[in-house]
Amino acid sequence: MAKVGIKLVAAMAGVSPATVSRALSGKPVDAEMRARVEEAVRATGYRPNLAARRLRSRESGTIGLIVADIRNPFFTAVSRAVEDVAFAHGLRVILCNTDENPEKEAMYLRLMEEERVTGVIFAPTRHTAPKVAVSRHAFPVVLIDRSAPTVLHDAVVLDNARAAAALVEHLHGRGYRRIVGLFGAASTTGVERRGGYEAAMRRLGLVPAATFLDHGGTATEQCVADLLATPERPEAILASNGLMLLGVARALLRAGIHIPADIGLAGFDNEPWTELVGAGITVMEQPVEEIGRNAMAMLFDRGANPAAAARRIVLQATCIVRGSTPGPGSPQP
Amino acid sequence: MAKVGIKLVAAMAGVSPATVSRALSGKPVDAEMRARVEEAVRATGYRPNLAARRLRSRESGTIGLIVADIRNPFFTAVSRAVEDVAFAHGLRVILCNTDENPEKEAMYLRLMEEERVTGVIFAPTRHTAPKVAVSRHAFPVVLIDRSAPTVLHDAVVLDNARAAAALVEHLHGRGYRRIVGLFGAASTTGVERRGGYEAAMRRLGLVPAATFLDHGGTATEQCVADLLATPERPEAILASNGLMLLGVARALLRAGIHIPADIGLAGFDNEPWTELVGAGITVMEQPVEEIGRNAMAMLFDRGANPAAAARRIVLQATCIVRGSTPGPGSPQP
DNA sequence: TCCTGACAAGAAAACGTTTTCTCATTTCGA
DNA sequence: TCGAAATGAGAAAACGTTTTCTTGTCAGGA
Repeated sequence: MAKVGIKLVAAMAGVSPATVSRALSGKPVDAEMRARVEEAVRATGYRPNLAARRLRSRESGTIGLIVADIRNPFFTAVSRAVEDVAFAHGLRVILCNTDENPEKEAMYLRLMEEERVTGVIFAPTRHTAPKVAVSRHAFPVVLIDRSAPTVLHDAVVLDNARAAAALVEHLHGRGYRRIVGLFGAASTTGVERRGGYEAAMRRLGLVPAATFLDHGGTATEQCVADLLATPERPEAILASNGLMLLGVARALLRAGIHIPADIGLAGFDNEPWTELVGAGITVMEQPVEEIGRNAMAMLFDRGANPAAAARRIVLQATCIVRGSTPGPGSPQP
Repeated sequence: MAKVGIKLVAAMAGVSPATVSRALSGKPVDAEMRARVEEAVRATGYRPNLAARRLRSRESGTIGLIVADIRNPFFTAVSRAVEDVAFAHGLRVILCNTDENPEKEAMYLRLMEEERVTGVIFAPTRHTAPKVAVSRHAFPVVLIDRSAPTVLHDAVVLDNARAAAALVEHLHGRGYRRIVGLFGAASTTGVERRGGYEAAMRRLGLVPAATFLDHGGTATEQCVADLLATPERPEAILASNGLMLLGVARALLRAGIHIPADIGLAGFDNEPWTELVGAGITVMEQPVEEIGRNAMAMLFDRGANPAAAARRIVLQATCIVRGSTPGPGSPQP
């Protein structure tokens, strides 16, 4: 059985390879010839070779999605939105997990260049964010979630400072005073949220007590254990992302500390489970699908208009108040 | 600035393109020439064009991962394991979400053929599983999670019937009798778990009461609401995957039914949050990383030995008993 | 009627690599 | 010392498409 390529199809349909190509890509072709081509394609089970197509046409129809860890529910949700939009436009998505590791980031970016991708959606580590901000690539890059100020790349981010401040204000309004903040060390997001937290604390006459935590591992649980051992136990804890929030909740459980009777808890990312633990956990909800969709839209815009000035879309989080922050000394339900 | 390709590098290094190719792919090349090539690569910022490389060498270095929904934590975890192994072997991963939609499945499989992928890891819908079982492809396929019995493809699955039975036995042992099972309609997994559930129920002299639920939407919550309205409210509910378990927990919360005081709850997938709601939820834990790693290993084995008989790896789940199943009428903590 | 422009189809070039083929040089054994 | 085998490098073919270039036909205007 001869290899089935465009030439075989062409021979079978009695036309030239060029005509097959045109027929398959919807260019004007005589109706009868088109029918013959389609018949031949069906008969042979022909599948165009995307590598050859890409080589010649010089477009990959592929985008890269580079995130820290797909298991972080924030990235899971974003990636799903990205994949949906890509699918609708006939694009493939290559998924890359960096584990906040700059070397993996660099190697994946290099890979994207070799793939000649149409574009990349990228959540850089804090460590590499400044370098990324000034790095030029052969493809458009849209930064998500994390981004140093940059005039080179588009970005869609959250108003992190404001979101953190909103959470502090909520806690303050409920009567909490000793509010400890836990922030991710690996992302600019963590830094910005910490900034918002500290500013809001000071504005309200409170003393900030922020800690940066490493990504992964048991850092969060260890830190919470330490906090609980201090003489002046915090009245409330603020966790700056969904993974940390989970870690804090777990650590409190281990320590036998009850939410909200013994301590208040609030965090980021409205994951489904936050509704379920205890009387629910107060969270700032990020518009995850919107972030993904916006990022894809920016990628397309950029492709259409490479010279335009970089844009930055800043989205707002929504505060969802639940039972974990009733105020210190609230009567038990 | 001339386009930087292998020819430019070759000219700059004073060697032939073939030598550059050999030097870059680690084939034996004179040390000094190799050094010159590397220097030229550095100077030009040369990036090999993967499309051209794939076209000529006839291997894509890419695998496809086709799952129902990356937001399902089971698939999230599997995909992460898959990506890790792929990365370690220098392979790219294309991620595909089918939403249990056979048309999307078919189109993604066609896409994989066009990509000439090295292999595909695939969790087919129940509806397509029988067709998949007899479908031949140009690439090896490893089925995960779901699989009709097939002699064509390798598969790594859970011992679903046994896992469901184990859960029933646990509930029975704790004194529950009216145990309702909720199963996913879209997957063979759901069917197998239901089988295990019903067999175990009968064996123990109980009356099975199984319901198949559609994927997505609010089917789960609606169903639970209906169940609670029946005259003989179930003593315990068994949910056959993590998403359903979440739906059940949410529905119970909405209805003001307390776990475990008013009802027992157990399910599949040891997601982090299951430890946190109430006194923890009893679950069957699937070895998710192992599933991903095994699937990749089978893909490699198959590549090395295409003619070998198809294998089927059946993994066991682990029962993790928590506070949600103390037995009916247990004293409250 | 003839010329021009529009259009569709075929022929051939091009995309950027890897691989095969060929040749020259070196190495080893007899 | 000579011939054979082994080695490494260059030339050229090949991978399977799309695109450009060319040619031919047909329609419409002068």
